[in-house]
Amino acid sequence: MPDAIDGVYTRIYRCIKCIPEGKVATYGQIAKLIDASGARQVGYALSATPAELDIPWHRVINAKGEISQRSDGLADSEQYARLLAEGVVANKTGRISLLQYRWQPSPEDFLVDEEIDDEFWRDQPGVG
DNA sequence: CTTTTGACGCGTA
DNA sequence: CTACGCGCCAAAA
Repeated sequence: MPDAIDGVYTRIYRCIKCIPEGKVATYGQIAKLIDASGARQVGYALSATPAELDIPWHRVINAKGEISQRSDGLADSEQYARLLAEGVVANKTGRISLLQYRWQPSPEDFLVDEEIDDEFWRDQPGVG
């Protein structure tokens, strides 16, 4: 249990909080949005997600449109159940269509190479 | 200080 | 479609 939530993980958590209901994002997408070191770091952050933070972790899937399996094996059904409740449905192949459900955070106003300023976060719901 | 541990992405064959 | 390799790094022990 981490008693302090600081550093890169905080940015990851903030970014995931911005994912709207009914949309999903990939690990690599989150990583690029916040200029993290890579998609892995996003996964590592999610593995250490504190329960007290209300983070929609279920909206983060891998680049294949599938739900990544956790070490304890708990959340694969849990995650998909949460997505179903938001209207995110997998196709025949058991994968989620990224073309249909991928979250696109105003690509015109958002520059990946620059730091995320407060303006970006101010426009997003659920971010304090 | 060092070592271990991971919810990944992408190119290539 | 599968398999493999490499890149990448924070946090906890």
